[in-house]
Amino acid sequence: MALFEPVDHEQLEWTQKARSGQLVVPSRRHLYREGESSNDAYTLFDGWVILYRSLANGKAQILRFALPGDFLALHPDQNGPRTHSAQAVTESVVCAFPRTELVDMLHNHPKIAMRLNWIHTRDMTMCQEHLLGIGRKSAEERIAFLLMELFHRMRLRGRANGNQIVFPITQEHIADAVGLTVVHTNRILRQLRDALLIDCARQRLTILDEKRLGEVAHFRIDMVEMRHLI
Amino acid sequence: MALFEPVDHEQLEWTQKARSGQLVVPSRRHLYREGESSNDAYTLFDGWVILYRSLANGKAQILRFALPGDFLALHPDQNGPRTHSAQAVTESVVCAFPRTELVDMLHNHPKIAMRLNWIHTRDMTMCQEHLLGIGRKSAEERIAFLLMELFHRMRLRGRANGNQIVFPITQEHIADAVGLTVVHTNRILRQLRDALLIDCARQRLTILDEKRLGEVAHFRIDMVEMRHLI
DNA sequence: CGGGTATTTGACGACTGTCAACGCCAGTGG
DNA sequence: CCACTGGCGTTGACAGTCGTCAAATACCCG
Repeated sequence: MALFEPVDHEQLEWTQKARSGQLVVPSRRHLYREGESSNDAYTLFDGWVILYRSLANGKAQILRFALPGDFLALHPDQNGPRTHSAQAVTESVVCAFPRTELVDMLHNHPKIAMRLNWIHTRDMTMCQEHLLGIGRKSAEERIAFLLMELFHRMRLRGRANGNQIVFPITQEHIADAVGLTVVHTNRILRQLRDALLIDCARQRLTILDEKRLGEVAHFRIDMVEMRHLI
Repeated sequence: MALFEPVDHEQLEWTQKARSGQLVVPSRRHLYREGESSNDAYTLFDGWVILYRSLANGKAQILRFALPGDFLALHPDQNGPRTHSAQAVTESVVCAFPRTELVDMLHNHPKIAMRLNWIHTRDMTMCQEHLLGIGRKSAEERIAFLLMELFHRMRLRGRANGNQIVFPITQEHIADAVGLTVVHTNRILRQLRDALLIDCARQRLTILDEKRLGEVAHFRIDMVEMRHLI
């Protein structure tokens, strides 16, 4: 998750130095937008941030929900244009550091290079899982899967309260993530609630029947575990 | 594209050593399958290879068409299970090398580490573009975009003959890549042919009207160029 | 309490999927 | 040389998931 966790002390100190500081991003504020030139990368310390791309006609596709500990803004070229936008859903705290430092780190700290490599491949696998879902699953499967995924990612961060998590995103966010309209997303959510699989209200999501929800979603927990426990 | 191109001589020699050899993969043969343990990574020298994931119900989603020069099999964990399958569409030539060597390279050759980092972010951007397409574009846009993308990727490899490329994939491949059924893919292709935008027959794709096809696809060439010209 | 945002529903339409059949073409074997 | 066969491409009719439009309701924050 975090890029700078299990490295030796000298490296850790070094990375501290590289950090150009923490940054509080208010809800709804953009951290960066597609097309801007990209000077910094970020670690998300607290909050929910959506990474998305949008089309000329206004439609948007959420690429990823970034949760605390996640790493943002790894664009192809340093100072090249950002390839997607990042917007805070809740007030968020990020730690920014210049991308030039990243280059230095790759040079001088092979362990960080390896760790970054691992993060990349893991993110790629998640993106591909997402692709599979949008391309080949039904609306119900996609939404159930997303809920399961978010629940477990929060739980792995120690941020679940039993079978409940704080859930600050709107149905429009869900719709934009799974490639459906808000209206249809709403219908599916109602369906899942009527079936007593979930309950969501006032910024909270409760998984009422994890087993059945997992079946609906064709969710395999080992995928999430694999990805997040080093 | 290729991982080992613009590095200095010493490093290049070293990578030669690391290669455990070339490998000819017959058409339709799998290079590896999802779930197998992953010992090697590959560079594709010649041929078309599809990377895909599939569901229990048999539906498949093509994640990427790998073209000559592309790099395959960068899975999260060395010796961990492969997260997708790779199958040769045409007879293909790949160069395999053990993933342990990759780890060594990250340690000892920072330029390769940086290059690998760049490849990862670029692949990620392509995957996200793909996600945007499947999630938010119409059938016609998706297919037109795919054709444009494949044409330009081939052209950048010097493998286009004017406005024509060899095109060894079936309509089922296209369908599995853009998240549609074969039947509907066929209808859209016919529509594009009737509009005299493309012509495809016998393993060849011809772009008859690149400008209009690009408009239908909302295709921006700078995306492809950015990705492939270092 | 008021105004804006988010959720919810219904009716309707359309894009895409399903089912089924046929044609085309290349390779194979008699 | 010509049937035979299997894979792929092509079409039509029909069904269904999902999108669009519109309006009402609920919720949050100042």
